[in-house]
Amino acid sequence: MLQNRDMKETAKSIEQVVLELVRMIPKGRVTSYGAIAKAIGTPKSSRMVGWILGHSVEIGTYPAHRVVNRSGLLSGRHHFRPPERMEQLLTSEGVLVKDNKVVDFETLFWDPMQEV
DNA sequence: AGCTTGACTTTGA
DNA sequence: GTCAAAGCCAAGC
Repeated sequence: MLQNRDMKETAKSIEQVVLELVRMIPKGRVTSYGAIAKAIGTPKSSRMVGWILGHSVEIGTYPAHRVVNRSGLLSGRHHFRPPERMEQLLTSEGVLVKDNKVVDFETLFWDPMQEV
């Protein structure tokens, strides 16, 4: 049936969509796991976004440092090598990081659904 | 098959 | 505003 085929295609591309969204995040802007999860249609599995970033492909293929948690906290910095890399990358792009948190997070926040 | 863990979010106190 | 608990889905053991 066509439904089966559609579901299959949808299911297989989840991590691909996540990576694509992360890649299209503008420089100097940040977003949250929940926003990405919502954009791909699975707002409940916001954890999966982070899980995908860590286990899908190697860090460096996409700007994962632009993805932070809802509070603007760099919760995933410990998964970078070295962990300080995330903060350093953000700072290099003009995003100020203070105490592992993004300064003016709400201002720099980039919503994939709102912009696209 | 079941339990624990995790780059999270939301809700209630 | 912070803190604790519940919900959520997938991977690892």
